[in-house]
Amino acid sequence: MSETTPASGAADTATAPFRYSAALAAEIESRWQDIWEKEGTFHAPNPAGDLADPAAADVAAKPHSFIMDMFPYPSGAGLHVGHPLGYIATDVFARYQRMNGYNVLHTLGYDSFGLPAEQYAVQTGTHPRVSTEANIANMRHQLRRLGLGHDPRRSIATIDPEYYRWTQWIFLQIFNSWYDEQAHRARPISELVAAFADGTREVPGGRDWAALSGAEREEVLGDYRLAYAKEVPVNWCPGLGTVLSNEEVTADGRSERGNFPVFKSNLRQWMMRITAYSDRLISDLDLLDWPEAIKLQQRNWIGRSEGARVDFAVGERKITVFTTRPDTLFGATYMVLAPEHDLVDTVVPAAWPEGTPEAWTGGAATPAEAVTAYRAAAAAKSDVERQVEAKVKTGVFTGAHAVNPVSGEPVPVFIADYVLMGYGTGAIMAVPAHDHRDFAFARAFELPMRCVVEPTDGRGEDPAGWDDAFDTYDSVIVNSAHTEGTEDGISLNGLGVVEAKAAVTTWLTARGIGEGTVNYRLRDWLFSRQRYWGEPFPIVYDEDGVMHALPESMLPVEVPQVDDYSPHTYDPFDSTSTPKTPLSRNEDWVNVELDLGDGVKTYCRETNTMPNWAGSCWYELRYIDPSNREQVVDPANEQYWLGPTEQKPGGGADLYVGGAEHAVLHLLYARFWHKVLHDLGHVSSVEPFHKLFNQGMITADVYRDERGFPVPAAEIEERDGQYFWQGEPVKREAGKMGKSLKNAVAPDEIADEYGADTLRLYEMSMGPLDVSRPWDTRAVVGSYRFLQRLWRNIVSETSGELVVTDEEPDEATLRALHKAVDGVRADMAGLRFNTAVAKAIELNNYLVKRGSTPRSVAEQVVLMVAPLAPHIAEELWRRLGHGDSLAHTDYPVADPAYVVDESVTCVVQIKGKVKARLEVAPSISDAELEALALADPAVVAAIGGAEVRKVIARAPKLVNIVTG
RNA sequence: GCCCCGAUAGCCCAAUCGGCAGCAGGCGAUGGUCUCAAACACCAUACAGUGUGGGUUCGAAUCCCACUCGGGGCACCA
Repeated sequence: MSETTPASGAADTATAPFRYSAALAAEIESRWQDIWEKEGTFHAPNPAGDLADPAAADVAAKPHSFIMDMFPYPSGAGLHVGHPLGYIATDVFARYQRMNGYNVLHTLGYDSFGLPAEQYAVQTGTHPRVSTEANIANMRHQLRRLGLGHDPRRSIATIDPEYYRWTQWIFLQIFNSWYDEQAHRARPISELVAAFADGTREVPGGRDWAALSGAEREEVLGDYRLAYAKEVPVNWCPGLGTVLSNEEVTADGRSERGNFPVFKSNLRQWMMRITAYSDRLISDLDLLDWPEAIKLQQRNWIGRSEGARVDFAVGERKITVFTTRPDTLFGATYMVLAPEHDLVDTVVPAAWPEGTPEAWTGGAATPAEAVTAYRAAAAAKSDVERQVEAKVKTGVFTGAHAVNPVSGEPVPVFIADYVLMGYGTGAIMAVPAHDHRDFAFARAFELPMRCVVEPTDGRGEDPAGWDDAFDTYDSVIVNSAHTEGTEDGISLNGLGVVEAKAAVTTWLTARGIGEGTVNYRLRDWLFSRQRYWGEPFPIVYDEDGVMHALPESMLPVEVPQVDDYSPHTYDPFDSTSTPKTPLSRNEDWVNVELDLGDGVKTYCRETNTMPNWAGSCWYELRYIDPSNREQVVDPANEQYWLGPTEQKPGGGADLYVGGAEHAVLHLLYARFWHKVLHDLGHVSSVEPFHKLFNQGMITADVYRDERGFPVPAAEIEERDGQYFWQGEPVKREAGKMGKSLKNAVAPDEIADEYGADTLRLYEMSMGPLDVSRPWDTRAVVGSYRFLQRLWRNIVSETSGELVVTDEEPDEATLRALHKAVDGVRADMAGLRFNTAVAKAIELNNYLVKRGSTPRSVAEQVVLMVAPLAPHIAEELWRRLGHGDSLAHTDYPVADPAYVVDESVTCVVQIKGKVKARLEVAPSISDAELEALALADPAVVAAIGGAEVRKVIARAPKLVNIVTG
């Protein structure tokens, strides 16, 4: 073997020809990967369908474990060592579960529609399918080297027509349903149509269903469907040439991908009525074993707030506001409408009321002019400008006054852009004394304030002298009474905030001018994109423009060939541009002759495509039944793998590992789809993912030259704590690993130098799985040395013969073994692989020191490390004389008798300082221990005749004596 | 501005319920064995008192309060 690597050592072949070298590791690893593949070692049988295994015993009776990684996007750049961290972790856990008798479903598919392939296609002319499939092949190859125990039969890709036919099918399910608020679930739209037709449900507007045209009916149903097309204000991103969902836009009004400006634009787009599920998406979080931080992010994103709707009369009309603080209604001294609010035009009078302050008019001669000018100015502002100017409140008086419903006092009505049209009713009652934003506005426009919540910080009840609003919940209401004692009178004075809210809400409800209500921050999900490389919608339009869903039999609607894949992008700042879809360029595809029941007619296809979240919204279901042509998933298989159990009341995959960056987007969308499918009876589970685990990132040092540009990290020289690149000093900092920072390390490099088992072990031992940690290539050798020592304890480096002995292990060795097994089991179950590795190393080091390894111990050690370093374990297992793969062999079980020590060291403290140590039995009682400690000569000497005030005994480890 | 998470040797990290801070583990450093020499491998040694300041307790890395630094989320959501 002439090929050597630095780690294997040039002379190894001479001095230690059978050492565990990189070359030997490579040979073992590729051999076992072939065996696993050939024997289908990781095939998980289903209870039913074509992945059922007739030879397997009753599968449904076997405990199952469905382990998932977040769907990867196969990048053209290839993997770096940060990518497989989670895949290795799930593989270790999956192998551990398999050795505990579970039927383990673990596979990996590819989320492969999306922007990068399209951009690459535009640059190179390569069809996205070609480049995407090449990337998938490359990633599969890279991952195969790591020895991941995936079931290859279940590895799907979202771009496969056989996959996306079901994505389109699910879209049709959602399109053909509505949300029944009474039943709290989705129902088929046909049931709504039937209710409209037979009169059990009134058609909105009181019309007769039978008399409506097809287009009119479709318009009515559009307000109910869970997927609907509508002209809505959307996030239009000219730089990307597409619209974006709210979740894809950053706080400063830019696209998450590409960082282009985003503009509000009214466009006809596809939406998903995710808001119908707001409450269930919040409450069902309680069923899940997820990190609290992620649950919190989802709750915040949905943003449920309880409050009240209150009507304010303006002449003959009324303005409805939403408030979370109806208790402060007496403090409402003015109102604000969003500039785009419909009622603005109708309330504006012809002239300014007498005595209108100059500052309120914006310098305009009439209210109508002022409103028009302010609206124009507000509309011209980008979100970024709005953000920056958020501190300075702007607005203009409409000339109208409304009546405060509790006090009867007139309050001026303003428009201002600090009130958002998209939240609540687009109108607020302003309570400047108790809201920071209203306070700032009131100060700018010299509006009156009234204190109605008693300040608890000694500032007094006159807001004139305040620096800011007082907004606590923890106080009582004051100055809030009107015509008390009369029939219509009300007083909130002296009530706590919570009681006052209830009291005023009851009062408003009784008079029909308000009611308790709940508002959400969450908006409906914008579901269409103007892209080429995505799932086409299974929707066509007839010559009257009426929408028709394609029947199931016409699926999949395949992505057509076009001359040019590029989206029509614009100057990123051109807010007046409008989207053009790539699919519309192929007229042969757009115009089709179909028979949808009324004979063959000409239709034209929907040319938007679905966002790339679509494919990842339901892939867990397809992993279960990847080749089912009849159903999205066989209920028997879904029930088995995902169905609710006592441990997971909502059902879902047993473990889902991935990055925290998907906290709201993917996880919220996937939960929503799953719930719709549940409501329609297609799945038994309520939630897709029961246990979620966020793995940390692998970071790496970034080196920057004088100009601040990253230089290749691999070429850095270190001298005396300084870093140099090509002789020039450079600065070091921590950063994300990746191509752009020139610090990526490929898993292949590490596997070449040490073997995949070493890489797996190192990644698992770097630290807890959920925290980010820096990559250190130099440290990898530690894991390699461990595997060498493990090998050497079992196989002779000089002869290649087994060196295990046939002796019976002594008690100390058994204790070391069983303690390690006990600890490693607990760590594996808790996904604490770093400490599991440490315990395995500790045991192995013990065996090195011992000088020889009894065969029975060697076997247990091999099984113990098998999930972490499966190739070397399989090889040693075979050399130890076993014919079969150890993948399904029972994991070692600790004997409790050997887990506890025969004696433990008890420390005796005097006032917290250690003064003596005692060897005692683990079962010793507190009293015995106390007596023993007080009798110890060293302790007696240390007390030195001082008074013993107190003795704390914590058997068997500690006694603390407090002297006076 | 608000919310969440974190801080232990030169570095990555351990430390069940508050109970001896490290023979959990690893990297690196130093010395040694092996070698003609080196690399590999092996053996041995040293290095912190837990970000800062207070508090609770017989006892605090662990609980509480304030602050500093780092990471993440939200941000005119009424």
